[in-house]
Amino acid sequence: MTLIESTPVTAEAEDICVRAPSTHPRPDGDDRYTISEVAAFTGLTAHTLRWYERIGLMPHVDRSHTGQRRFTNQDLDWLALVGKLRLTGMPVADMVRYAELVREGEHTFEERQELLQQTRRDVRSRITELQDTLAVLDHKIDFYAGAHRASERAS
Amino acid sequence: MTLIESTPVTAEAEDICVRAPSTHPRPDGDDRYTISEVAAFTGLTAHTLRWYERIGLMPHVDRSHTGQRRFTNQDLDWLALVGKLRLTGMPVADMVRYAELVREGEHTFEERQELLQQTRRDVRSRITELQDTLAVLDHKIDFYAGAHRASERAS
DNA sequence: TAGGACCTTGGAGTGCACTCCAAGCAAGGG
DNA sequence: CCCTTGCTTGGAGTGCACTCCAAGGTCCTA
Repeated sequence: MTLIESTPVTAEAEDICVRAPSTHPRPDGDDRYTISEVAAFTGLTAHTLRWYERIGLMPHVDRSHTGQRRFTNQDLDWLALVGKLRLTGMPVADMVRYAELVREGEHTFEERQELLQQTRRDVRSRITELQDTLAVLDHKIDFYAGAHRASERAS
Repeated sequence: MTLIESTPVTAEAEDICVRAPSTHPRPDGDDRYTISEVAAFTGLTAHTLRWYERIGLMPHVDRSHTGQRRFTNQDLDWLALVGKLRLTGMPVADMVRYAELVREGEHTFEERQELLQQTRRDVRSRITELQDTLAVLDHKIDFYAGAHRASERAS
């Protein structure tokens, strides 16, 4: 299977996942996780996973014949991406917006790219802010270290 | 006035301020700012400034003869530090703890230093997280860019 | 000395992101 | 069959960090 003439399968997967070195708890094919398994893998609570689904932050999650959620590896990948976006401080509403764009299909590629580029700019300036703050912290820590040495000399 | 035998004045100032290149709106001596001036300088609202004082995040703020707040350059410096700490995501309760230590005097230098060192560690790992996230964002942005080029070739 | 902008307080309200609850259904072991 | 554990739902509750309100006092300029 080559990827020369078009990229439909790759695109579908890429829509959703982070394309990490595929380190899933179970191989594709018998990837049907219960909510508590996913909670254990992701560090989110079952409450939060249900809430994510309710607000539209998850693609529709598969159900067992009795109505219980069965998450897939793709769901795990999506949650990994959501986790990354959450780390950036992106509001949940914006993540929902991104999820909507994914659901709407490939014609939203451009808007998705723009959203991620904006996020990227936000993350970069956040990093700069934190580095500035680090300098202030270092300065004050040095001051306390100096004061400590001075009081030792005095005694 | 030399600083050889001890460091009381410097220490007092350093307790509070960020020791920036002293770029205050007014020179020391006639630094008596109203709450709305401070709001304008810091970007905080007057509400927030009053709230900071109520919860103990400000050293006692001076008052005019009629009871209105008059902030000093030192207050501005303290607010600059608080602003930096806030950027790190430090909870307000922890900042209040730090403010208490400052009020308690020099015998808390060590605990203050530890608190800042912990914060520093937090900031460093936060920066690392954000850099990882940046890599993920770049990867996905590249994907969308590639898809865009592919669709142009196809048309 | 009048008017408008600004200040004061305690307490209540807001928005976000969860977090939990009650009541009930379902699956597996002894 | 019972018991425990886990899952379901809508809706209510929590904690944080503000944010605003009402009612009244103050400051400045004309």
